[in-house]
Amino acid sequence: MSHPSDLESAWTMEVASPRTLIQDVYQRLRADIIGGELQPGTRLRAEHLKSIYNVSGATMREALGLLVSDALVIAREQRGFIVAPVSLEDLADITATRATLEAHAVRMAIRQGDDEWEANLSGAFHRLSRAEERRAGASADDYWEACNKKFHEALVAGCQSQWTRHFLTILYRQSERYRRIARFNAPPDRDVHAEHVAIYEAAIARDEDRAGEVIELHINSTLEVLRGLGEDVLGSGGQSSPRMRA
Amino acid sequence: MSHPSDLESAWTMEVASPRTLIQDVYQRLRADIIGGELQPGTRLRAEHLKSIYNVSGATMREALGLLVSDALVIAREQRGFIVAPVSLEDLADITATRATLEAHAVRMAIRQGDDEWEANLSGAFHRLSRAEERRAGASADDYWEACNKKFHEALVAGCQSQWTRHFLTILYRQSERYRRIARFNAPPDRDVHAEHVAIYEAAIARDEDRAGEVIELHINSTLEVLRGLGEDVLGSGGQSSPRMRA
DNA sequence: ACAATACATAATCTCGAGATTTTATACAAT
DNA sequence: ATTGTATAAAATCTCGAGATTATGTATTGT
Repeated sequence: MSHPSDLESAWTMEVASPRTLIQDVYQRLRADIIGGELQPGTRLRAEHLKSIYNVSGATMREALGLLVSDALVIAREQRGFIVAPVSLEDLADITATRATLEAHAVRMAIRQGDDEWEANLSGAFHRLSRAEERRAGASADDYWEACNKKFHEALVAGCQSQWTRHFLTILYRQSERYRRIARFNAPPDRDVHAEHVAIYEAAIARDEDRAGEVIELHINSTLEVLRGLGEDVLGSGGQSSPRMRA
Repeated sequence: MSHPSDLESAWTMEVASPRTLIQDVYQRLRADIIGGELQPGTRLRAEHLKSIYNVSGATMREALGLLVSDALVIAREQRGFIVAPVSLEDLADITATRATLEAHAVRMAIRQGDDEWEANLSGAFHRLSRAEERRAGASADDYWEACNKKFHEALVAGCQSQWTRHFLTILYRQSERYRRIARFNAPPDRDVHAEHVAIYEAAIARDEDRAGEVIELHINSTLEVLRGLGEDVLGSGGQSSPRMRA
């Protein structure tokens, strides 16, 4: 599977390797959790992980503490860390919250976005379209996942609210994690590309209301697919929803 | 200034002292930042702070890392931590985002809230009303601040979305910090109590639309007051808005 | 056989010191 | 006087080990 070189560079730029070990371990650990290699509920013993990531125990602890903020890791006092459990209830919450927030962000972007926003969005849409016609009904691959992420980022990039974008980043990572855990190999019965086209066209036409509706439907429908598969597609990582820090 | 004993216990319950030093330092540091004792832009050197909080440097680092997730502290790679700077632009963002999210949450709570939600809300409203008639136009004190916080928490408690409540918690801390930094001593020209009454009545009457509108206006009007005072009421802690972790 | 207790093992939490990097100061040159 | 470099100082980042707490196992008693 060959990737265009321009995206290859964009990919490597995204993974700008940090200069501190803590940030490095933090990013690798985050990728491993989102990628599903570290399953929900897994105990994260610093003693064990320090030999895997080749760092000290204290460094591991700091990296794990950073992960707590993304709600990908739960810290239990005096009882170590675990990978945040998953549940259909939690996924429903993530999806609904993201749908509302992203629709709000897109409406803001349509009002506030300038020419460069449009240009960047157009590029991201084009790239995603190519990726979608290439895979042609096959299962979602990493390349499509990256393009999809960039498309959604480009959509809300015109939104001036840094806080809204911050929350959306967190929520997107969560939903991405669910998508990978559930091993979304079955090709979706709905036409995802058509939904993307509708979103893109509404955005370029500066139609706030339609864009908001369409993206809300788009995000919510991903939940329905998973819900139809049943609860058991999620690994047995405990069914309680993750708790936020007080 | 005497507090009712029932709230006194509620207050102490809220500050349940944790069993790990890191969590303890984390909470104290957070209170110091929100309380305005650590001003925006202040460099947080672990070497200096460890003697103040009586812990080791590594423990300080971990506590500081936890603060990053709340966007109260900014971590600059290899250059230590600083207290997140403030700006009118950032405050406007916080306020607008919170207004939207809390209005959404209240609408959800009105749909989903049960009897216990109503009862708890009624109690919180009663307590806040007493606090407001007692201070009678005087400046906001810590007790009123606590009651106000509890009222808003009770409002959205009926909302089933943990994620929405989580984000609201973060945003409320931020706005509380701004309120204290600006030393909101001038008595507000508007009738805050009347706004709370309107919110409460709409919630109890299960009027989604009106509750949403009213609370959005309520939150946004706090921004207008600060905006009228001008930018200089914010301490000189740098004017750039805080950056979220990538 | 089951429950409760006591012990042994393992993991977490915390610390103080060493290695790197940044920042401030002094000096020299144009 | 200003710019640039080199040195010195300070702070951050990282580590390995000790102290405290939780977990698993064996033992004892009913």
